[in-house]
Amino acid sequence: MRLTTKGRFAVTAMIDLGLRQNNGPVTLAAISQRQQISLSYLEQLFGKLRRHELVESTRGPGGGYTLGRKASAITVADIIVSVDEPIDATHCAGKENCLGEAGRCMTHDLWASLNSRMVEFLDSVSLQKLVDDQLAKGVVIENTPMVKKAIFTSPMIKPVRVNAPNSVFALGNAFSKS
Amino acid sequence: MRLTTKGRFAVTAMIDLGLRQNNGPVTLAAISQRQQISLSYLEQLFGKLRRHELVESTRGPGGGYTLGRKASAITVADIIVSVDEPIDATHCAGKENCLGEAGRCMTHDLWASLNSRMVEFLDSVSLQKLVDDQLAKGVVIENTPMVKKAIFTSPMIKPVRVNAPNSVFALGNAFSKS
DNA sequence: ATATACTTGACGAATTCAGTCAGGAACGCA
DNA sequence: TGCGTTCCTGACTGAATTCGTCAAGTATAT
Repeated sequence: MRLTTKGRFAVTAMIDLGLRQNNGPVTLAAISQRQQISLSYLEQLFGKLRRHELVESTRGPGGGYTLGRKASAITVADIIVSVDEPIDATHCAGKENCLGEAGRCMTHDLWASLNSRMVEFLDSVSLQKLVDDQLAKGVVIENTPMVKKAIFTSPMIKPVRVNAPNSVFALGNAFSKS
Repeated sequence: MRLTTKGRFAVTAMIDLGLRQNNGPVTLAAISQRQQISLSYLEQLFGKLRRHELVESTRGPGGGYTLGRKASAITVADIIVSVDEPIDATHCAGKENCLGEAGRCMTHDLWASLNSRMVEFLDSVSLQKLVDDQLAKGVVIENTPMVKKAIFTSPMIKPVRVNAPNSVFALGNAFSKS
């Protein structure tokens, strides 16, 4: 279980998707606009989510992404694992690396416990719950109109390939002090 | 709350210290040998631990480090926070950064919850417990004799400033899959 | 056809981490 | 006093990781 901004962005995007799952496929461009995440980055993220069957894609006009299964059957842990693929055999587990002269890996059990607590927690939160929380907060789901045929002729802002500003989340690596 | 190898090394070293707290000060050189952590790195770590009053130091010959208070009054969280000092105001907390058009920081509560679960857990484990676990495992506490006056004349291994081999723990960044 | 939208993979800049090094300061002992 | 031991500090570097971009596709609907 690793925790990076990738995971956070992915969860955010999935909530956005969950909020709109009734109105047909949602395009990444729309999510990009609403959540201020660079389109290119979303593409990368959703590639992984798709491979893990958490979302399904529909190509062509009117296409976009849909949840791969019911929001209640998707957990936060699912999302994070999909996106932050775990490096295998990290920290002492498999290898016999962790033996000092004072016994093997004195802290192994500790980290293992912590890890399982985290997974346990993240696995207990479903996407549906997060979506409900948002609805309870009174989020307005406007079907962001997404300029269809240009009405303005002038500087015409293309919503595609936005050179997004730097990440809104200033998150170094894992978590900061509570 | 951040989790890096620094934290892991620190906890390991503190256990080593805890196991020997009755025999007077323990030198970093000794810990370095037993736990295979480079001396330079330990110095860096213990500087922080000392500033946070988790350990006390005694200089000069016969000197070394001692626990700053009872092992039962030191928690794992204490150690980690001392060493991996939290960057202030990270992830959305203080700043109003986290507001997309769909409400502010849809995932804020989630990460905050996770974080407090982690802190809660790490705060529930005392150094004393970790020490007891080791004792239960039957760890032998030899007062590592630490070559006093050189008996061998030949290649004389100086235990100081060892160019330690790479970290024994192959830990990328935070935690791997369970 | 053509515009829309997804797909893939390589790439790069910036940050961060792990670990080192070198020089100092305090202390005990002879 | 002088010497060795031990802690103490801060600057430095090399490597890894991450975030995010770019560019060139492929599939689909109209």
